Amino acid sequence: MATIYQVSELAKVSLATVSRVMNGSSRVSDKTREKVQAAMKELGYRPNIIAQSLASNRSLCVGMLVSEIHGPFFGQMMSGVESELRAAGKHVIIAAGHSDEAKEKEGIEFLISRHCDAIILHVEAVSDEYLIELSQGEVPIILVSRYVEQLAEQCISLDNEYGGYLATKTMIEHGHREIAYVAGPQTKADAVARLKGHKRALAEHQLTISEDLIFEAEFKEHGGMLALEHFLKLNNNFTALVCANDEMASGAMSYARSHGLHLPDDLSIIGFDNVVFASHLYPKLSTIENPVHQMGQMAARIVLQQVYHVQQEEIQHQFEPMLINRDSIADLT
Amino acid sequence: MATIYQVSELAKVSLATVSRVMNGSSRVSDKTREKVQAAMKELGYRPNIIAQSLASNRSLCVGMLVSEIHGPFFGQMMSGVESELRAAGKHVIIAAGHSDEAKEKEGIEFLISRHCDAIILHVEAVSDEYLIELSQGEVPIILVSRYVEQLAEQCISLDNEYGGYLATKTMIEHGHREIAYVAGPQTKADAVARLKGHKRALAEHQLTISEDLIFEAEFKEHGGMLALEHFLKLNNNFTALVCANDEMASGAMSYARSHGLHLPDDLSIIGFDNVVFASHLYPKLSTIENPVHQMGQMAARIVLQQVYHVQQEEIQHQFEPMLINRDSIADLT
DNA sequence: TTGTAAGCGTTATCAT
DNA sequence: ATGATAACGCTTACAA
Repeated sequence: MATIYQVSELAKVSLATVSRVMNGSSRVSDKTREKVQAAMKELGYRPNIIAQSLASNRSLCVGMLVSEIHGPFFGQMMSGVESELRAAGKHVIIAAGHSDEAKEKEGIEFLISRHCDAIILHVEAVSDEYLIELSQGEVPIILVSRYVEQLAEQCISLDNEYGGYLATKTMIEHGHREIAYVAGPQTKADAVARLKGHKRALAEHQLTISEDLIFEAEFKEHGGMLALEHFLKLNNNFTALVCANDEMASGAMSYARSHGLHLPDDLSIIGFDNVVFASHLYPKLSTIENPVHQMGQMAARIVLQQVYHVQQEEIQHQFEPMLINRDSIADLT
Repeated sequence: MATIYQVSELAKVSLATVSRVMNGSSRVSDKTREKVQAAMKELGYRPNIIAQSLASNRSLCVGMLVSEIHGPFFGQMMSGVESELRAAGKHVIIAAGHSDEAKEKEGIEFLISRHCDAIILHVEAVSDEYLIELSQGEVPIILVSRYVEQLAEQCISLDNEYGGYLATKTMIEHGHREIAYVAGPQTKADAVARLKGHKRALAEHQLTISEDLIFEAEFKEHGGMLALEHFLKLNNNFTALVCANDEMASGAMSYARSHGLHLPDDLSIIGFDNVVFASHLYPKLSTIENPVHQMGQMAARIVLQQVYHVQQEEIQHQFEPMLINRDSIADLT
């Protein structure tokens, strides 16, 4: 592999000059630039990124920590980050945090030890205080799908409250009045906000908020099954079920079917996130789109802007959920 | 950040000695080792991985190219690679190839330019010749889910022929005799092998192989729909449909239902891959497990063994598919 | 067993 | 505009 030194010899200039034409920073006369470029081409010169990193103290790489590397949600996010960053010549190192505080911290440490120029984080277990302290450190962090007030400029989040509102409002507009709600763990900010939106939609339409029609469960298939079992036992005459995510919705659908309910005629269901399998379900699940891919892209752009000083057009910190209407809601009007 | 130099000062030894205790390679007396370790702890010393890379000409990182970063299939694979490698202190750089020859090559170039110590590849568009040539180069490559004879030691693959055989044999054992088969694009080796297995199962059970019961389509939902439409038009009395992957199976299920077929009573369906959403479908899809996660892990182990010389127990190059029996096959016996 | 010193391939600060 | 030259933080012969 040719080095900068060999290029400088062939072009009969100094190392410094070659470095200059590479970075395009300082001014170099057109003649010398051409000489150098010719020499580079002739030698098939490719800069050694590691040497660059050592000398410049920038690794040209950004770390990304997600809860799980598999899973539709994170896939979309990583995909958004990677495409944007690679187009800019940076590379991304991935690590998993497994929604566990110790593992998340360990993952972050790992990424820092790799000298990432920035770290994009999707963390669930770690506290706001930890993140604030982390942000004081050397390496810039960007938070995806999480809002920490003191770190607003570093956050990209979804308006979960509006999403929850939208889901329930959709049911109401389809003529539903008795609406059961499967909430996610109220320890998670997203879950809390979505539930809040649900209640706002109810209130806005003068519907009473009954605690008997709210059930808290894990963001998993099983959670949806438990919830529907619970509601069915209470024997409320609900016609619609709003689920705080698609997995729960899928679980509820299985459970409903195995208990003789015809979907969507006997029960309308809506999910949240619009993960890939939502459209594979039967009936195809109506849901609230969570634009994770775009949020990943935006995280990458913020890094480009803030860390690499590449001007970006329209940085957006908050994203709006959107209704995806498929076949799981019966129209009662 | 403390450097090796400061550690050496504090411990009153030379740089070289500090380096030695870090790498644990050459012999160092217990006393000095302890002195050095104490100094490292006191200074909170963390080696600079970039400097290590430059000096040792190893980056301690491995590249991974997948077709798409999202998608259940690749998620599982990356997840397997990451967990195994991080446990060994290496990090992984991801890149997407988008099943396009130019983009795959570009991705590989990118990874090479990043000085990866090895590259794990899931490529679809690039030719065997290209891969063979690539393998002559500086950086070792591992191929996942692809078999190239000349590169056998670098390949990890699934016995797709057996998988196809297993799928059809399962249908036969459930009493089906008229079995339609939706094949993947016969330009892809996996698709060819799976179809071959299907035919073998038929032959072994003295069933005739009718070309009217074979349809080639894209590995997508839509492909499954087209296939079923085709078969239905021909009006064969088939009772079972074997699909070369789960997405096709999902499409076929949608189509079947929208044409009044009751599943699985009117039509039994089996898929291939066992992606996440297979268990979310209705009826839950019986399918052939494709152990991508394990294959990813194994790829990582091969790298650990061949590149980093960390002894691994049982390296396995070929994986066996397995039947996952759920609810989409009716028993005719 | 330990130390000395020459790289590794750049960037960046000075001069010129 | 260009050139010397000192970092950057570590590994690794080679010596001692």
